[in-house]
Amino acid sequence: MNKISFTITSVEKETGLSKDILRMWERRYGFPSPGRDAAGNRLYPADQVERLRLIKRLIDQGHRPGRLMAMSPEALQELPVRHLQGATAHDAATDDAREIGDCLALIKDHDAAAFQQSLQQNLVRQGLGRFVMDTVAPLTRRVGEAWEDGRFAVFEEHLFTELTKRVLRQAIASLPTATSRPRILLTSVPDEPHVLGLLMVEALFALEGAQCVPLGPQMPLLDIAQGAAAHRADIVALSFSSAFPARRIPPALFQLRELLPADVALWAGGEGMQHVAPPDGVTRLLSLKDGLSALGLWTTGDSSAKKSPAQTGRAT
Amino acid sequence: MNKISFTITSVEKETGLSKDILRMWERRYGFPSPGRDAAGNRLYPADQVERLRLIKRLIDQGHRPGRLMAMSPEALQELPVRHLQGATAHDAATDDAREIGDCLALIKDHDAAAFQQSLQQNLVRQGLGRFVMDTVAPLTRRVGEAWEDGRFAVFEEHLFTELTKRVLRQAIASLPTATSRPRILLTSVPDEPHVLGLLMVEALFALEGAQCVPLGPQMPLLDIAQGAAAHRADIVALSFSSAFPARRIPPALFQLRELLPADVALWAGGEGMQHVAPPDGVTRLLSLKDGLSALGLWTTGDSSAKKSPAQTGRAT
DNA sequence: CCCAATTATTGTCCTAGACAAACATGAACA
DNA sequence: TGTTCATGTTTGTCTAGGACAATAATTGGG
Repeated sequence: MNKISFTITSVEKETGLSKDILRMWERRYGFPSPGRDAAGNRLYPADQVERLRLIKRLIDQGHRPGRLMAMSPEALQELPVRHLQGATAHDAATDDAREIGDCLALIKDHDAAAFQQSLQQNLVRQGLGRFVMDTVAPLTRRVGEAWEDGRFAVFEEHLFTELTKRVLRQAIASLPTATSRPRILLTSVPDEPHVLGLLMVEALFALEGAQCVPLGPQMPLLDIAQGAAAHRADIVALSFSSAFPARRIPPALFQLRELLPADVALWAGGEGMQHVAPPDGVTRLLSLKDGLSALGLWTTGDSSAKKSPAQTGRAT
Repeated sequence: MNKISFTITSVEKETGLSKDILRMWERRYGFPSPGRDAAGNRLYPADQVERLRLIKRLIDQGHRPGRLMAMSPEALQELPVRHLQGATAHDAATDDAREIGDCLALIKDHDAAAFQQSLQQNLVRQGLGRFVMDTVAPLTRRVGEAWEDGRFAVFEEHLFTELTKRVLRQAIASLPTATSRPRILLTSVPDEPHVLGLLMVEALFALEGAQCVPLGPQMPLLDIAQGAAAHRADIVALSFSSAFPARRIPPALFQLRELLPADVALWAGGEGMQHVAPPDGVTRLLSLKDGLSALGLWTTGDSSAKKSPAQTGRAT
């Protein structure tokens, strides 16, 4: 028999649960109950790591740790899927919805080539703008839900993300290079690795002729500020996925707002911004359309408009 | 005056130094010396965070923490650049070397469009294979060095990576879709976000007609194993950059080797593998060429060859 | 039946000590 | 003079349990 075991650092990486939490759960609930090596360090058997991964997912769905720890592994499996407040209100039953279901099935079958081809077809059929709004956005949402429900594994979500990124990037690259204002710096904060949202707005902004500087995800705040200065950016646009803990968003935005010069606008969008109030001086983009109208406002109203578009926190 | 300050979690994200290390340095060396909020939690002023970022870079260059902590901020700035064992032996003075220097300058000028165009030109001129070997690989190495020397900021490295990724992915997408063996799963372990190396081998492997499944970086080991099974992969290929701590590579490879079925080959390459001995059953790819010959061996020798190519650890 | 005050739960931070691995230093030797 | 080995120092990571504030659940009053 294989007695594969993980150190506490590995378990942190495999599950996304911090060392502090792992030790505290052990202390308070008696689970996990790792063995020890010669030096007294924890060694987690593989099955406990799997159980922790499941528990993590259930917690993200809204279950409470205390209950979950007391339950047997079998009982955990049978727990009903529990949705968060975010209504799963699909405007389904349209033609698009069927297409999207088909795409999901292709990922589930691990048929990378067919999936990519299907995306490409949709792109050509709909054009980049509608492709982003009507195909990529709903697909991304559905994949997120499927992951929360445990119907998608991590590697399936990664594959979907990777392939979709490729199609979007290719489409963006084929657009003419813009040289006009505004110059928009696109990135995400540390601990936010999801990047599809950024690519979607980049596509839409680029279509409108804005000059986008894609910095990739996970930029330290100090580097975002440095980058904004170096590129003489007019706008810094951030994306927060629904997986990003909501309570950490406002402090992060506030801090970045302080680090940026006052004449650089700060826009924040993505699923994670849905139920969060933006701090003063930060514009919240509730949807992709919102992003487009904010961009419209910027180009028409220019500098004066920067201080009071619809969703911006009261300017001081 | 702005008295921006960071919590210990923010500093961890901004600098890449763990909370444990930050507290231990404070205890042992008296630096950093954060203030405290009402609850007694640490609050780091912005200038200390900057100093910590500098110290982190110098440590990665081979300096020792104890010395650095005792030095004044000014003295730190003037510290000479110190290179690791990895010889900076450029086969410079060739035509290519000049081209590469030009590309670097474009990034330094933050001229994204010109950089991307320059890459694209090189791609067309050289063809994908030579483009990867003679342009992307040396460019990536030079950028890594520039970052270590502090000549490149984080946001500059990110921009370079992002733009290069786009060009490579576009090129890969234009290749015909392969359906033949081997099927190769490409990814990296948690804490290894660098992905250019993977894209380079993907391009080369795809040129040879192998079927590549790009899962993106930072896959938990359990998910790599799951993904390999689901995709019925013949080979799992990992990439380790020079930034990845060398001592953590062998245990990671060993553990993944245990998690994978014996008939799935495990290949590991990248700058980080240069000075690391691969565990039994893991093939080390010292260069991109090495990767190609390993692939050649696999396709000719097939299953029997899997157990004993040149660089593989002794099979049991 | 709904809203406010109270109580329970939970995550994060804290201090401080132990220890093993990595590194440097110097001694012994070719 | 250069090289290898042994010893001592430096450094990172783990351990333990306690404190507290923020969040969620529950109770009581209108």
